[in-house]
Amino acid sequence: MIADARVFQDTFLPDEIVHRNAELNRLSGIVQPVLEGNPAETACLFGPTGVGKTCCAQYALEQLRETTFDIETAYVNCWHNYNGYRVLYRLLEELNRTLDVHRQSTPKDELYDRLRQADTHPYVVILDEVDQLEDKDVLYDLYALPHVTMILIANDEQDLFSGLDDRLYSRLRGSECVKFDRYSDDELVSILESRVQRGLAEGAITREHLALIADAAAGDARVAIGVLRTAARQASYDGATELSRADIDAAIPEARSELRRKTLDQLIADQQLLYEIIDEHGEVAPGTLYEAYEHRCDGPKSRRMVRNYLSKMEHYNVIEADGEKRSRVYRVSEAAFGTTER
DNA sequence: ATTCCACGGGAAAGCATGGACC
DNA sequence: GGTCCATGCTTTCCCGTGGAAT
Repeated sequence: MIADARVFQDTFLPDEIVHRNAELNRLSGIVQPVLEGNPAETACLFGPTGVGKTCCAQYALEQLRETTFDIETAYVNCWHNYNGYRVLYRLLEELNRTLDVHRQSTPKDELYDRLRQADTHPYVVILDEVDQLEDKDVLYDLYALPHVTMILIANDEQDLFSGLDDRLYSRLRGSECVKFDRYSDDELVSILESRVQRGLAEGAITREHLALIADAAAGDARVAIGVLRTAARQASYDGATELSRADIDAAIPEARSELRRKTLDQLIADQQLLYEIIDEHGEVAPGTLYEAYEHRCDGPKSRRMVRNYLSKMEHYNVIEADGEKRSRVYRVSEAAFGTTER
């Protein structure tokens, strides 16, 4: 029943972008000057998860590469590369300039110098989830390189700009912003249809069932495709030739928990334990939380370190903190896993 | 109204790591 | 092998804050 499983992967880049023509044209226009050897404005893409920001950015770079050889591009996810050093390292890595750079023993300045010297071609870089970056100063450094063009991706404009110091803010304020809205159900259905066409055998799923998935996904294409993938996988295990209503009904919560698990897997053990405790309590005060953590942990970290973990988890939208100082409570964030929408 | 103190978060110091250099 | 050095992670110290206790 599955003709091509790749089209259901999160990393899959389709040949054609559906329902994002306006945004894509806008973005292509912003980076266009690069083709004439001129510096382009920094582009900022904003919008909730699963609305095609990353997809459009990568597609736009793909288009550039089709036009000319004389351009370098890179994709950096700032969730994984969360400080200036790692971002610079990744950018050099994409240029194959890290041969004699040894991790941790080469100062950041030298990485930056190398990047500055690598200016034979324009370098267009995507910095995804840029709000996860700890020290935003690296954006300022990159901004100062005339051959580097940045495409910044973040969920929320306020979130990104509020954490910046003045000099960076004044520069990025002038950048070109492209906002992405949630997909409508109809748009989601046609996105799914284009994947189904390539990924599943003819007649494996009806349009009604796709509408069901779209409805459950609440405008998030990543969730929608995840549900489709989960349902198709199950139906395929069962040896069925088409997806049943039951497959889809089961896939909706399962895809959600898969998403949750993937997010939690990215946390370190201490953070996972903290999450577990918070989840069990529903709502928990900082003192109680630490005591429970201390009790259940082999080598508990200090209170201060736990505060670092918690604020990072809050930043990741895995947990929420409500209230200030002594009246603060922590709870798990449902919004991050698409359960509170609608 | 005043004091108390749990909390968050900044700064600095300590520790571990791993390559460079001798 | 030993020493040096930069970095990331962790702890220690500290201070301002605002809700709770008095």
